[in-house]
Amino acid sequence: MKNKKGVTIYDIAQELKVSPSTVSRALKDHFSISKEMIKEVKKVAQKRGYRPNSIAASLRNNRTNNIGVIISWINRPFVSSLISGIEEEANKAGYNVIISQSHDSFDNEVANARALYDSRISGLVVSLAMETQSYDHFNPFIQNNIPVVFVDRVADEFNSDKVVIDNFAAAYMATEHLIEQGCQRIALACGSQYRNIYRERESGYLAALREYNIPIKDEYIVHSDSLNAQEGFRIAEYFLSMETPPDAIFSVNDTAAVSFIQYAKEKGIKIPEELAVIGFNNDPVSLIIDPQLSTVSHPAIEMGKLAAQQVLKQSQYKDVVKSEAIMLRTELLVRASTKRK
Amino acid sequence: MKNKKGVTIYDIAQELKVSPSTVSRALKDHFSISKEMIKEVKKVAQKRGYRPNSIAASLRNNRTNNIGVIISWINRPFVSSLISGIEEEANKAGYNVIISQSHDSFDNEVANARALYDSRISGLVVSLAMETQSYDHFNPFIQNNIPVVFVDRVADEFNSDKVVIDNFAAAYMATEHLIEQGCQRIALACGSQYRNIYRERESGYLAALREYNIPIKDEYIVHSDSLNAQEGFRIAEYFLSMETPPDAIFSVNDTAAVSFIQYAKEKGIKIPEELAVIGFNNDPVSLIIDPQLSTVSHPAIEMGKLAAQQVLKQSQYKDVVKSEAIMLRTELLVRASTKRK
DNA sequence: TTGTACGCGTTATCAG
DNA sequence: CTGATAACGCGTACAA
Repeated sequence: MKNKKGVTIYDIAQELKVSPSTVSRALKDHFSISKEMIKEVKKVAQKRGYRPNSIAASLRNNRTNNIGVIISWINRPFVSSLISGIEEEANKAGYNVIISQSHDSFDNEVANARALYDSRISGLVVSLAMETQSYDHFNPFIQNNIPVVFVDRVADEFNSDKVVIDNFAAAYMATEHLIEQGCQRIALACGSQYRNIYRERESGYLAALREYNIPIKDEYIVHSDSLNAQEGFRIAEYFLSMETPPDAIFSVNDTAAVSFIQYAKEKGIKIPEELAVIGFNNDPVSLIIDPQLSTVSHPAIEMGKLAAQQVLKQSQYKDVVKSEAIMLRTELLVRASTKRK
Repeated sequence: MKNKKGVTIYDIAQELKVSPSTVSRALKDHFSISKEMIKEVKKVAQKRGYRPNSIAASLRNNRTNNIGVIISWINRPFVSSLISGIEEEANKAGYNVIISQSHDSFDNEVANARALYDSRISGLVVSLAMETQSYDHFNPFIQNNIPVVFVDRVADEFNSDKVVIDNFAAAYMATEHLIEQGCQRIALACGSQYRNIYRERESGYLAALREYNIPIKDEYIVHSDSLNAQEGFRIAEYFLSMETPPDAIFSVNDTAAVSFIQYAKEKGIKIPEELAVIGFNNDPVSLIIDPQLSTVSHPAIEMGKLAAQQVLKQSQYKDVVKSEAIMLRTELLVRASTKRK
């Protein structure tokens, strides 16, 4: 009794001796259909196990119920939480979420964007790859009124919605905190300057040093394209084998910060007395490392939700080009790795 | 000059004064089309910026280029790595990946399955929710020849492809290792018995104890529906405030194991001398906690790749119902948290 | 080797 | 309030 070909609105129409249009409208509670008809249609639909064919609807409307997401690496706490937020909001509105990883490569990002475009997503959420410097691959979306919302790693040069945190303020706070703990030689482990988040954090760091009249030393600033654990150890080695090593390090992510602590512990360097370390993101590891890592909160789930909301909102108003930038607050989380006093 | 309505095969056909079907065929290198024609068509397609409308194709073929994934929580290292593997394999084959989280709730899982079914995915990868005991929500897929592949948390009762590890053997190894370290009172922190992975790990644990003639004590076995950090602390408190506390704990995940270590350290209990702790999964935290956590490797990316491959393979052979079970090897990773000798 | 014609399931438009 | 019809873009059986 299982219909190889699923039940369509035609089948229901036939059974009720009405037209398919009536069924179509009844199923979406169209105001022009009588209450009784709606009830009848839905009853039969239920009975026959009707499931709407969203592909057909998509073809007709030229848009799917899918939201695309391009992120760097899904297996990072910040990123997976971001996706979680996006998914929650999207599902609530009846949308599915298609994810794709750029692995921080520009070419991948371009390929992903194209694949998502081809699949007719009705909106896109992007956190840019480290390498990305050109944004042409997002033009097809804009030209076809498909909303593009950037999250966290955004493109200043590209006019579209953005959801970010105040990286400058956060970095300023973090650096100021180190200064208040009495640190004088504060190093910075930073990321690619192509990305706003790292540029802004560096600016915040520099501004704090200037504000407190602490000399800025180039050798205390390191840029890395991938602040992973391995790189973290490499940078730690560099800093801690200097003639005058820093007495504090501000790392723009927790992964590297944790490596700094591990390296220092290995070398018998006391934290935070001899070396204070502060990270960024509030990853789970920041509470596992001993001493616990001071860091800056990064409201991933909230950012994901807001990004999804923006996408959904924008996809309502066609032809309206008003781009919005949402900036969330972050918090300084002071823990043992910097608490000197 | 931008076409509001994208370029279609009709536009190309018109420009070349051939029929749409020729274009359609040429674009997929159909053998019946001449080399020159293929070249010409592709040239024009390129020039006009033609992008195939996969929705239209999907409607025709009644299947999309999307693979659905249902997992518990995306922001867990094992899960996000799993997705990463799925995504990589899927993309390679020109498929996109739609993810949805069950948050370990049965109702969510059912809703997600339905949403994915409605969106006409061409295959599904599932890691079951903790709560799930009935599998009827996967029947629509089977009935319509949409392959369903279970990963890690599988349904023994449901006939379909599976990708798993040898949980029994892994747990046996882990327990045996504790015994070899001289532990005599080995506790188990386990998960929901609805899920194969926890049942099997418990069996492995019990088998090892029996093999070595160590008495099995019920009070040394705890089951929790969500082995998160908070639960971990609760369980640690329970174990370590017993009259005769265990001298070792085997935790079926690293999250709880890490909490055990943290709790024990707080209480001044020496690890591994007074309490040996071993986890499961090889999460990043296992290398961050001090002492580093012994654990069992869990090849997440590999499992994801294999699951995706199974889905893709199955979606080729319609009407062939041959379900396969793939079992991957795991490794015991001995670290400081258990190394007594 | 190429063309014609129809159908996939839905929905918007227009007519009643 | 309801119905008929045309489209959305592509793929394919059938015809030439």
